[in-house]
Amino acid sequence: MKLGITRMNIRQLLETRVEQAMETAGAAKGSPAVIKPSGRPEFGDYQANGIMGAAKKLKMNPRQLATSVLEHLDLDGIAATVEIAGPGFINIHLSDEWLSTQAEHTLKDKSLNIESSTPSQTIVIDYSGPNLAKEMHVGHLRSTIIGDVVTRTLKFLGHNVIPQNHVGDWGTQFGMLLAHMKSLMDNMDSNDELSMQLADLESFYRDAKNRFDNEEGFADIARDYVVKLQSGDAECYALWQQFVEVSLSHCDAVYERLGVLLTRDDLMPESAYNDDLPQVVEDLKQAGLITENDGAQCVFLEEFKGRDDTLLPAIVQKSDGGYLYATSDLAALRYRHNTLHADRMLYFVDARQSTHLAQVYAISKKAGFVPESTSLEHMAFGTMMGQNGKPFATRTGGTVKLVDLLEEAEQRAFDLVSEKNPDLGEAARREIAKLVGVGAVKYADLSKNRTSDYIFNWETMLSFEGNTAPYLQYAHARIRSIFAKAGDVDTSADIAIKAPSEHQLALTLMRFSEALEIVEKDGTPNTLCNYLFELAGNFMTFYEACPILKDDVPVEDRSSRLQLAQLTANTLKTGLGLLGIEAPERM
RNA sequence: GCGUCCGUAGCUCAUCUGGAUAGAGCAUCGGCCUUCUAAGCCGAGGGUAGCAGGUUCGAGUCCUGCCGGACGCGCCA
Repeated sequence: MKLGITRMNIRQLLETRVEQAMETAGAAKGSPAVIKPSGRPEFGDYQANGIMGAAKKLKMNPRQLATSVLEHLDLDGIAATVEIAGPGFINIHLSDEWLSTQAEHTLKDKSLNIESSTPSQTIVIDYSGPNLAKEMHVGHLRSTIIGDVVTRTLKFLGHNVIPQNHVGDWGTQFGMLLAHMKSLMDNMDSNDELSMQLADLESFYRDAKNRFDNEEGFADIARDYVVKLQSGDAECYALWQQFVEVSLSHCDAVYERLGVLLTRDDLMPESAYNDDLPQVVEDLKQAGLITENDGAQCVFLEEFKGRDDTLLPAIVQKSDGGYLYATSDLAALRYRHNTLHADRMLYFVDARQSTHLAQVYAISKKAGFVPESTSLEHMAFGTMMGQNGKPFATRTGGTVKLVDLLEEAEQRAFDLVSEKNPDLGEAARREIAKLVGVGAVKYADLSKNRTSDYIFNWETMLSFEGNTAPYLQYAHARIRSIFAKAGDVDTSADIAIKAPSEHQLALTLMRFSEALEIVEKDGTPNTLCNYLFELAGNFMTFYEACPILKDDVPVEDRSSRLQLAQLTANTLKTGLGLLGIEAPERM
């Protein structure tokens, strides 16, 4: 490590230094410094909040301890001033020179001075997982894109990430679909007609369901198909395969359009675990966890209570011998440990399944399918609601197809870019509209992390103003246009921070790794969104206050500001990339 | 009934896990384009953080009790 350069993030650096000083000053070993970005500008760039807590343990006056800590705190060359404030806060103002040096170094580093996480872990990420019986709708957006962002971010930080798309391709509802499919085929001349019917999976499902509910004898046929499918009947299996293939190609199209990384290589459908299910039940029996109840094989755990304080079962085998999703989830957990060797497993799954997942996690540990050291994390999110606060549906009671939402977003973006930038050719405007439209939709969802339910708002989703993806894309495009006009740029020029808005911008640029750290730990893309919005805002403010290419700007200011602009563009582009959002050169 | 999650500006949401005077965006109002992209910038108004207690130097954040909402609770996934 070169003198004055650190690959750690600033918060970690200050934490280390302040904790050393605290210990020297007599604080208990391991007392946290609690370094945070300062709440207000007059409190500096970072504040240490840990002195009060440490002083309390020592039964000491916090300001007195703070004074002693300051005597031992070595931030020479890093901080311009360090002061004690309030009941015992330590406020740290970073020096312009040090920030300049850090920024220069970061600009030369391809990975933006982001250090790979150590140790590098193998992390399985379970996300998207649509039910292949139906078409993907807006409700599938969260899992798919949040999982995608976390996948990208963990890879960027050097982890071995294994996405697992646990699609629902098995279960009783396929009996109904296959029965409907078979009867259509029998009454058709060509396969083309069937393809047309399957082109709209949503209505295909509705028709099948309608027959299941209303048509005499159809339900029996459907149940018969389930049995045939599970017993490996060849004709039925071929039918099933055909259906699954059509449904998967629908998914592929949506993934492609959304710009998420998932491919068929990441598929690990429910059906893949079929052969292991009897063994799962057998192993649970061996572990002494199984209780038979009304003919069903159940696992009862003390920590799960149901009605009337009775224990809540996790049923792993039905009385008719069939298996359930708890069984295949257990098989998947085991596979992810035994074969994929996961250190961490992250499940981006609807909050409604939290009890189910908690049961499955607990069982897998009790049965020894997964060791205690493996971290099993349910990254839950709330249900999408309509304007009326009830679960989301269109006026007709159906769901909004993801494809329709994206289509509308692109059209609106096209209209806007045509209005703002009429000189661009149509092809360029179409391309920009695609990036802006899909970006807006994704960002609208990614920027919220409520574990609570959230309200679907068409207008908010399609907004291009304020805290939106287009704002970030716009900031990037503005910077790119500066460079398009700047001519030759000295990429090794010094950065010399002078103005407050330059200081603020550089500081925010250096905080990129802090934002990524949180995404890594908590799986919350909104923290990265918040960071990028702040960064873009800081740039806009800087750009208004500090002209770059104007005639009266001294050459050293011009080249210094160009470096800051370049680093901002790099960070925005990289950050947006981690969000799965592209940053066009022009818009 | 039991359990989980939630309640913050008119609306949609932040608040980095207990820190100082709770912040943004939309909407409203007022400024800023003959000069680097106005999808922007600067400013104003708008709050008893559901209610009531408690814990402590300090609570939107932790604990308890109410009120309100969503979800889950034996053979669907």
